[in-house]
Amino acid sequence: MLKPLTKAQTEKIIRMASEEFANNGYAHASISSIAKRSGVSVGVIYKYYEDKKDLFNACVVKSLEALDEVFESVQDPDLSMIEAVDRLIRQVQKFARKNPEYFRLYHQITVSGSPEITDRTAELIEGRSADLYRGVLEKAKASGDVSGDLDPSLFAFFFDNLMMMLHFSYTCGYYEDRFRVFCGDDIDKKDDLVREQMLLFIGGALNGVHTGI
Amino acid sequence: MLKPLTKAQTEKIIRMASEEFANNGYAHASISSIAKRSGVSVGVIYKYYEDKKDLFNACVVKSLEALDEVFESVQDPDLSMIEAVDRLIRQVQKFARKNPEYFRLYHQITVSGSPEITDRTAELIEGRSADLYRGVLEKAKASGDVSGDLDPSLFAFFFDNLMMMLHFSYTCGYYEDRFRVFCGDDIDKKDDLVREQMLLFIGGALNGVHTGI
Amino acid sequence: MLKPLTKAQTEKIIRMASEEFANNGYAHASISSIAKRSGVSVGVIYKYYEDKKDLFNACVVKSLEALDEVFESVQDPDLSMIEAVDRLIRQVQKFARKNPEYFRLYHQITVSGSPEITDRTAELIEGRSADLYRGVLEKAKASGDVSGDLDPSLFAFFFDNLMMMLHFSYTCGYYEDRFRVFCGDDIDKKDDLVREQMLLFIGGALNGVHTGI
Amino acid sequence: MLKPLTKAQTEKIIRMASEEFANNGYAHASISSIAKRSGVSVGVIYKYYEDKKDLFNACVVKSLEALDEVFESVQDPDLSMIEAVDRLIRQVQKFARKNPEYFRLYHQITVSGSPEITDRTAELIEGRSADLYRGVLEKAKASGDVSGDLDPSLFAFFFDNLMMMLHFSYTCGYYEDRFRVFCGDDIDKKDDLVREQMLLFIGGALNGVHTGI
DNA sequence: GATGAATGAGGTTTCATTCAT
DNA sequence: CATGAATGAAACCTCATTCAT
Repeated sequence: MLKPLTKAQTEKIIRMASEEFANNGYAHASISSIAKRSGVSVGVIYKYYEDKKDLFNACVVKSLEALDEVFESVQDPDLSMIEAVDRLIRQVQKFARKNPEYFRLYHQITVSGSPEITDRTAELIEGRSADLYRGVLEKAKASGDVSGDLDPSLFAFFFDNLMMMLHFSYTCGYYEDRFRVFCGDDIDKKDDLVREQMLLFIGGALNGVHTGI
Repeated sequence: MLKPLTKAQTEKIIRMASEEFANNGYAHASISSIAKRSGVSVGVIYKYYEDKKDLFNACVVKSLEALDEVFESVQDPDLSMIEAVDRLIRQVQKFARKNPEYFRLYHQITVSGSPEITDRTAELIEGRSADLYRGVLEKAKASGDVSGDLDPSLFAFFFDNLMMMLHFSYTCGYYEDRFRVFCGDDIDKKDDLVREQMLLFIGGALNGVHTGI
Repeated sequence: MLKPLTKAQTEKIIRMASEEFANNGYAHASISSIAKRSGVSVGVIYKYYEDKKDLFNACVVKSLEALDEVFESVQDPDLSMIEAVDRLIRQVQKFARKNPEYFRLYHQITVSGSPEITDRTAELIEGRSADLYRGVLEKAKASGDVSGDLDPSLFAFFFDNLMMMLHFSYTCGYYEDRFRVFCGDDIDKKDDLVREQMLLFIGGALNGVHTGI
Repeated sequence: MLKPLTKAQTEKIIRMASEEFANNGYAHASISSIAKRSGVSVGVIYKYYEDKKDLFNACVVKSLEALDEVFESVQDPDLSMIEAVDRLIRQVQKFARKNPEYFRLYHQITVSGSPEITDRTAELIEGRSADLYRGVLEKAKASGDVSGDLDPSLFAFFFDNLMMMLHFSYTCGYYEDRFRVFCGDDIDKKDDLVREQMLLFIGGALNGVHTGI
C-alpha cells in the first residue's frame, strides 16, 4: 500500500459503500455499483479492502465513529440526568435526518446475513453506551435523584433499547412504517411531542414503581 | 400416486425454511438447503409455494400466528395493567426459548433485502399490538391508574419498543450478545430479575414525570 | 396395453396435444397441461406414449391424416389441371379456417428443436404430394396442355412450395403477419382475390417462358 | 485490465449462437453451450447481451444484415425483370452454401417459441422485399413486359414465397430432405437446372394466364 | 499501480418422467 | 390400472473476485 488513496477518495468510497449496504442489505450490495458511484475502479476497492466483508466492516467502523457525535454533547458532567436524556433525544432526531445511512448501516449489523464483523462486535459497539448509561444512573442513584431499586445494568439496557428503536424508527424502512402505524402518518413532523413524551416516559421510569408482583 | 406430504412434513418445511431465513437472511437463504434439511426435493417446495418470496411470506405468516399466542393470555379484561405487562414479559421469555426462529424471522422482516410481504406489511403486523396497547392505556387512564399526560399512541409505541427489543435480545444473535454486554454473561439465567426490573421501569413510566423541560 | 382408452379419449388427448404443440412449439409444450386439458392424468399419457417425443409423433401422424382431406377432392381424374389447382386452393382456405392447429403442427415439424419423427420423415410426409403433382403434370404435358420444357419434379416442387406457404400464411403467426405486410391488413377477407391471382400465377407458370438466360 | 473481446471473438459468439439457435431452436439453445463453443465464459455473454432473448435478437439482426447482401446485386435499375430474378436465384444458391446458419436462424423466427423480436417483426423483416418486388413488378407492368392483370402485392407475395422456400430448401434440415424427396438425392448438385426451371416457372407466371375460373 | 473485462460457482426455477398408493 | 405428487437434472442469470494490460 504505497500511495494510499486521498482522504477524499477513501471517504467517498466509504460513504457510497455505506449507502449501498444500508439501502440494499449486505447480500444485495454490489461492489461494482459502489466502485462506479465512488468514481474508482473495482480493483482499487480490492486493493484497500480484503473483500466485501472487509469493506462492510470499514463502513461499520466509520458509522460508529459518526454515531459518537451523538454522545459527545451529553458528556457534560454538569447536566442533570433528565437534561442529558433531553439532549440525547434531540441529537438522535437531528442526526437521523442528516445521516440516515449511518443508522441504517448500524441496523444491518444486527441482521444475520451480514458478515461477522469481529468476534466481539457487540461488545465493541455497545460497550461504550452501556458503560455511559450505567455510570450516569449510578451517579444519579447516589445523589438520590432516582429510585434506589433500579439495577443500573438493566436500566441502561432498557434505556438503550428505547434509544435504538428511536434511531431505527426515524431511519429504517420497516421501522418508519411501524412508527406511523403507532403514532400517525405525520409523526415525523412532531419531534417535540415525541421528545416530550419520551421524557415523560423515561422520567417516570427513573422513579420506578413497585408493583407488588 | 405418491402420498402427498404429511402435515408433519409441510410443517417441517416451514420450520426449516424459517430457520434458514432467520439464520441467513432472505438473500442468503438457499432453497435447496431448505429442501435438503426438510428431507424433500426442491420440486416439492415449488409445488407448495410460488417462489422463494412466497415461501418466506408463508414463514412470516406462520411466525406471526405463533406470536399471537404471546398475546392471548393477556387479553383477560380483569387483569390490571401491570399484571398484564407481567404476563406479557413471562410469555416473551417462555416463547423465546421455545421458538426462537419465529422471533428471528420477524426480525428479518425489518431489513431491506427482504421481499415486501404486502404493501402494508407494518400495518398488518403491528396494527394489532398498537391498538391493544393503546386501548389498555386509555382504559387505565380513565380509571386514574396512570398519568393523564401520557399520549396513548406514543406510550404504546415506547412500550412495544421495549417488548420488541426484549424479544430480539432473547433470540437474535447480535442482540443476544448486546444483552450480555449490558447485563452480564449470565443474564439469560436471570429471567426473574429482568422481569422485575422491567416492571419497575414500565411501572414508573406509567406514572410519568414532568421534567420541566 | 390391456384396455385401451376409448376412442374419444385418445382423440381428445391428441387434439389437445396438437394444440399445445402447435401453439407453444415442441419445447414449450407441457405434458401436464396437455393431461389437464384432456381430462386425464399424466400417467395415462405415459402409458400410451413412450415419451414427449412419441406423443408429438402421434400428433403429427394424426394431423397428416387430416391434411389428406385436402387432397381427396382433387383426385378426380376428369378434372383439368387448372380446375384441380382451383379446388386445391379452395380446400386450403377452407381447411385453414377449420383446423388451423394441424397446419401449425405441420409447421413445427420443419423446425429443428422438434424431435426427429422418423428417419425418413420428409419422405413419408411429402412423398404423396410430390408423386401426385408430378403425375398430374406429366399427364398434362402428354396432352399438350402445358409447356414441354417443364421438369415435372421441379414443377411439383415449386407448386408445393406455393401451397405450403399458402397454408402457413393462413395459420402460422409469423406467416400471417407477413401475409398482411405483403397484401394488406384485410387480406384474409379476400379469399377470392387470392385464389384468382394464384391461378393466374400458376396458370402462367404452367406455360413456362424461355428467358434466354 | 483484461483485454476486451476482440472483434473476432464477438463475431465468434454471434456465429456460435446463431448455430445453436438455428440447430436447436430458441428454447433448446443453451447459453452455456454457446459460451463453451465460443471459448468464453458465460459471464461474458451476459456482459454483452442483456439476456438470452437479446442474444437471439442480435443473431437475427446479424443474419438479416447478411441476407441484405443477397439483394444488393439485383438493385441495378438496368436489369430486366427476368435478369434480376436470375441473379437473385444465383445469390440464394451461393449464399445458402456459405452461411446456412443465417437462413436457418431466419427460419426460427417463424416459429412460436421464439421470443418476439419487436412488436412488428414481420414488417421490419419482410417490408423491404415486399416493396422491392412490388415496385419491380409495377415498373415491368408499365413497360408492358408482364401481364396487366397481375396484382403487384400478390405477385410479390407468391414470388417471395418461392424465394423463401428455396432458401429453406438449401439450408433447413427438414426442407432439405423434402427437396430431395421432390427432386432426387442429387438435387443440390444441380443448381443450374433448378435455376433454369425456376426462371421458366416465374417467367411464365409473369405472363399470367386467364383460366376462365 | 490502476483498470474493468473475464471468470465461473452458485442460486432460483421448470418440467419430463417415475412410481408409491 | 389410474393417479398425480415427488423427483432432480438442467437451464438461466448474477456478481464477488481475479489478473492481463
